[in-house]
Amino acid sequence: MRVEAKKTRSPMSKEQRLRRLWSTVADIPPGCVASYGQVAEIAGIPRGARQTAYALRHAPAELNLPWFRVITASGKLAFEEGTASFRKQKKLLADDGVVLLNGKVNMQEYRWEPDLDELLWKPSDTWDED
DNA sequence: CCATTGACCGGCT
DNA sequence: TAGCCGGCCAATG
Repeated sequence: MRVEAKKTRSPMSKEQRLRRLWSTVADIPPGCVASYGQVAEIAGIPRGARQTAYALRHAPAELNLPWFRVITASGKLAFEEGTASFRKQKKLLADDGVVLLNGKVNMQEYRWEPDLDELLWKPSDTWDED
């Protein structure tokens, strides 16, 4: 039968999506950065860049996520330059050894490229569950 | 249910 | 290289 190449809107619950996005962000190693779209993709949510943004905006502070390692695909910070958030993120990245040149991070150099081991490691307690 | 919003993205001037 | 622009998609009003 014809298989209808329909765009599958995420079948998972909102809570589940948030947990997977948060978990993925938590896995970004120091000294690296990942784009919103990349985080979503790894979390299993294709074309979900904006969901990553939503997830970060609503992340509980106690998770202590390395939110500052998530930047736009072009290498710029998502916050408008000059804002407090922008400055905070820039500093945290600097502490990580990641610097901005001409307002952007060199993605070629700092982009996180997780290998399979890294992705499969997953403590499994940060992944779903209820 | 329709419209707007947003810590986005990629192709095309 | 830098913008502009349409597309994207869950959340909100």
